[in-house]
Amino acid sequence: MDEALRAVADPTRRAILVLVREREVSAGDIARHFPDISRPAVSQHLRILVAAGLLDIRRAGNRRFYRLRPEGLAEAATFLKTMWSASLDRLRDAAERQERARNGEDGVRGSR
Amino acid sequence: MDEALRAVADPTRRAILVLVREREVSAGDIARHFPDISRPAVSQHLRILVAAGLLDIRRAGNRRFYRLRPEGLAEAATFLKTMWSASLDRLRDAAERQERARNGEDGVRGSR
DNA sequence: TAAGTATTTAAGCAACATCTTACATACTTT
DNA sequence: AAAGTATGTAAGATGTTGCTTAAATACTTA
Repeated sequence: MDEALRAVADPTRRAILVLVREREVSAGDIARHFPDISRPAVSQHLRILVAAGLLDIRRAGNRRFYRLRPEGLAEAATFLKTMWSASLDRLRDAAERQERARNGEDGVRGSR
Repeated sequence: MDEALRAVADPTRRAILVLVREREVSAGDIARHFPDISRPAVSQHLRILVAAGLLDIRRAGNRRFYRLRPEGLAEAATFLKTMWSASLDRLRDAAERQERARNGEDGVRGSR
């Protein structure tokens, strides 16, 4: 999961993921979507995404087709979602607690 | 979202998030959980997490209490979950397609 | 108000990430 | 087999990150 989250931290790599999430796309076609960076740079991003388990490769003749690999995303997505819901739970608790506090306390909880 | 995902890419910062996901924790208590790195290092991580919108601060006298901020996680979690489900959809489609392909094609699709 | 406690900010450095150019590999077509 | 096309690997320059120590800020207590 560590690798997956590090991989997803880069905006270029996220754009690549979006590009291949519906259908497989060849390395060249991917690179064409990023005119500002060289083909080798894209190739390196692809390597990192594959190593992180986020992409699958299919080699067909000359070309290599990349596509999203759901298993790779699962762990990372679950981590964030878990944190997110735990945080929401805590928020709800805090709201209740605050309501109770309105009666017995004055202003300790204010930020100022 | 860019900032949130970059923030979450670091393992120390993820550990901090886990630490404060249920209840608020003071900077000192957080730092105590990471004996291997200095207090200023932890403070810097906290700054990054706050800047990314992932943490809230409550200042109380001398101390500062940090806690998870669900809104900050929402975007990032949604991004990953969206990608993940899109990828699963594609997988299902591919399975169907492959079944159809068993009839009319020979072995182009194998990786070897 | 002086000393103590909790925490952050500043400055500098070492490690790592990302980009580029040049070269290598591997298939395809003539 | 030679030339062409698609892609990856290597090496090095540059920018960014994350750490450390030293100093500053902010609040508390004697």
